[in-house]
Amino acid sequence: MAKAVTSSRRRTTLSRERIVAAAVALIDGEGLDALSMRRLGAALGVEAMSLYRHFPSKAALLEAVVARLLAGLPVPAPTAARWQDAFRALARAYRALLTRHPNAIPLLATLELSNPGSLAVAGSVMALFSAAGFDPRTSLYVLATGESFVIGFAYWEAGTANLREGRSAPPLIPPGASSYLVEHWNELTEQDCDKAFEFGLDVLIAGLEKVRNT
Amino acid sequence: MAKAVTSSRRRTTLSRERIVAAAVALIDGEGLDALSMRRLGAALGVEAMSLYRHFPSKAALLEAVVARLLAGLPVPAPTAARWQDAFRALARAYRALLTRHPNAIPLLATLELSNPGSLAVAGSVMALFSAAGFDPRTSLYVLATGESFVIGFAYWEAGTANLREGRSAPPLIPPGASSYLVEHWNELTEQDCDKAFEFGLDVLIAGLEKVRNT
DNA sequence: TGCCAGGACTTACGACGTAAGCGTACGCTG
DNA sequence: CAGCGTACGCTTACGTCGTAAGTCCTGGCA
Repeated sequence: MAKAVTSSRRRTTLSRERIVAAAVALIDGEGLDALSMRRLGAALGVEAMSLYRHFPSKAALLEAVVARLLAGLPVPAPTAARWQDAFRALARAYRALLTRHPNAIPLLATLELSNPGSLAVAGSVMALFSAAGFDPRTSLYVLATGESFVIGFAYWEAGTANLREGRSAPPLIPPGASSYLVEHWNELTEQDCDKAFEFGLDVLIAGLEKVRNT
Repeated sequence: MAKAVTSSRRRTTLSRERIVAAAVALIDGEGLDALSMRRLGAALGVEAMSLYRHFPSKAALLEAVVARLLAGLPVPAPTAARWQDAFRALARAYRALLTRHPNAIPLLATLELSNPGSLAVAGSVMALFSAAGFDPRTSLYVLATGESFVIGFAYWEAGTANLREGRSAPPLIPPGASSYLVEHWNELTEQDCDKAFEFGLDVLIAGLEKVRNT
C-alpha cells in the first residue's frame, strides 16, 4: 500500500486538543449520553483506556470540553459603547453558543461557574457595569441575573423543541386549564423563541436602567 | 414474635407512591447519581426488577418524581392582588422548591416543560398577566422569561455553593482579571444569593412594568 | 379445597468508568 | 550507528448500571 510509509508512524497520535474536539463533535452529533470513553475512543480510532493517558478522568475531560466551548465567547472590550448594547451583545452571543451546542447545555449549566474560562466573561461584565455606575456588589448581582436568564432560557428552548418534535409526549391538557395557554402552547416556533429571548432581554435592560436610577 | 401476624402479609408492599417518595428521599440525601434502580430497590427492601412492575422504565419514574416535586408549588389564585406580588410570590416559591431539592435541579430543568404538573403553574401565570393587560403572546414570553430566570438562578446558586464548599477547585484567577471580580467572587454567601435573587426579581418586575406601558 | 393471577425474585446481557499491568516504537545519548 | 529509557497505546478485569425474560410464591375467590 502507498500508505505504508505513514504506517511506520504511530497509527494515530492523540492529544488533548484532538480528544476534546472529537468529544464536542460526538456531543453535538449524538448527544451527551453518547459521550462514553469507549465511543469517544472509537471515534478517534483508539481504545478507551488510551484516553486516560491525556485526561485523569472523564470529569476532567468534560471540564476541558466546557473550557473549549466557553472559549468561543467573544469577550466585549471594556471600551465598548453603551452598557446596554454590550450586555445585549454578550447575552446574544452566549445564547448563540448554547443554540449551536444544545446537547452541551447541561454541561455548561453545571460546570460553567467552576471553569476558569468563564472568568474572562464574568470579569468583563463586572467591569462593564462598574464603569456604568453600578457598585461592585450590584454588578455581581447583574452578572448572576443575566447569566441565569441565558442558561435558564436555553433549557426552556430545548424543552419547547422537544415538545415540537414530539420527543416527549405533549402534556395532556388538564380540564380547567387556561385557554390562553392551550392555544399558544403548541404554536411556539423557533422564531417565537427568538422573540421571547429578545423580550426577556428588553425587560432585563429596562429593569436595570430603572434600578440604576433609583 | 408478636409481629408474626403481619409477616403473613407480603413483607413489603410497593406502590407508585412509596417508590416515588423513596426516590425523592434518595435524590435529596445522596444525589442524583445515587438514584439507581438497584439502590432504590434496596432502600425499599426489594430487588431492582420489582420496581418495573410499577414503572415501565427509569425515565417514567423520573417523570413521576418531577410531577411530585412540582405538586409542591402553590398555584396562585387568579383573584390575587397585584400581578407584581403574585409573580414575585410564585418565583420565590419555585426557588424555595429548588433550594429544598438542589440535587433535583437538573431533573426539573430538563423535564419540567413536558410535565403536566407544570401546566397548572404555566396556566396561572398566563392568566395572571393576561388579566394585567398583557396580550396572550406577551404573557407567554413573560412566562418563559420568569421561568428561565428561576431555573438558571438555581444553577448559579448551586455553582457558587460548590465553589464555597470547595467541591470544585476555585478557578485560578488569570492575571489580567478584573479586581472587582476577584475581590467579590469568593465572598458570596448564601445571604448574597438571596439578595441576588431578589435583585433579579426587582429588575424583572421593573422591566415588565416599563414594557407594559410602552 | 383448589386454582388463578398479580407481584416479587432470579438470571443474564451489553455498556459504562476506570484500576493495573504489558508491549512496543520513537527519539535521545554516546 | 547502536542502545536504551520512556511515552503512549493496548489488554484484561472489576463492579455498577438499565432492563429483557422467565420463575415462583401467595393471597383471594370458586
